[in-house]
Amino acid sequence: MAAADDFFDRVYEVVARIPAGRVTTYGHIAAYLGAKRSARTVGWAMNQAAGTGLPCHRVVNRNGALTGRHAFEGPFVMEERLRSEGVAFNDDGCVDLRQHLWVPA
DNA sequence: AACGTGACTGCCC
DNA sequence: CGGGCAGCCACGT
Repeated sequence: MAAADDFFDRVYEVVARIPAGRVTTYGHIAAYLGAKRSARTVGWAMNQAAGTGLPCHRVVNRNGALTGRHAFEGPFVMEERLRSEGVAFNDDGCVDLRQHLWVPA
């Protein structure tokens, strides 16, 4: 558990560092943590982080799709929140990664 | 301890 | 171009 908690803690730290108006992907977070195959686990961390005040709405899948929107108060809250921060969406309802993708350094 | 599930990703058909 | 399968990691039952 300790190892997992550490992983979760790192995920939270990275997500908390995402600047407003920017987004990152599960894969990038996982890769930054040294476990690029754990993108799924990152999503699990977000699920546990939902409601903790973490800007998890800035985390999208590698296609920029808001796959985790259903974890919010509503299926559209995530998108509205991102729009409020100045994030642009394409016709597919996905975040324009080319313009807003942020990678942990 | 084992099985099932999930906010992912990549490869194959 | 779209859908399906497999691999990975952690959690809940």
